[in-house]
Amino acid sequence: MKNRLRVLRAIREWSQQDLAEKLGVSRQSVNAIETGKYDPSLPLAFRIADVFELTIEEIFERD
Amino acid sequence: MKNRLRVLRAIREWSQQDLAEKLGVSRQSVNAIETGKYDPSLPLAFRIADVFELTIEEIFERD
DNA sequence: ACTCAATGTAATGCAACTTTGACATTGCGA
DNA sequence: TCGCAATGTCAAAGTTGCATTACATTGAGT
Repeated sequence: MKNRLRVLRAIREWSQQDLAEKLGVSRQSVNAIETGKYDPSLPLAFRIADVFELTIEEIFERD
Repeated sequence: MKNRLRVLRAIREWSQQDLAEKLGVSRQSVNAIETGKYDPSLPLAFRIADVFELTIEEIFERD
């Protein structure tokens, strides 16, 4: 899976730490997802979609 | 997370085994997801959306 | 040059997802 | 009634997601 997290976060000028707090996860988790180390769980993907006010499909993409 | 897997599968008259094969997972995984034992991973959620030709948001819902 | 925020990354540990194999129950058609 | 497909469920084991702690690097501002 690819994702547009880094871009979306940059547009909003949020640090990884900012986003992590909004999501209720650690900064390392945000970093790992952005750098493609692993994919978020489905519940976390929904929370990510929530904070960006987008659909999951608009953020994540099959690779 | 809640999901409409059982209904969507019933409409198409697919057995859990049929769906499992389309998804490339075990029948027990399909059953566990349907019975709410756990949520699928994000990649699996995308594959589920693919086989039903729906969006993830149309299939899964925050509970 | 120094500092500090932001980011990358590694190790360890636990929780969640998934598989395989096995067994029980239910319902329907022969 | 017998057989079989479909489903529910359990245990053991492997993989992946996430937390925590810790340390290194980079870049911007002073």
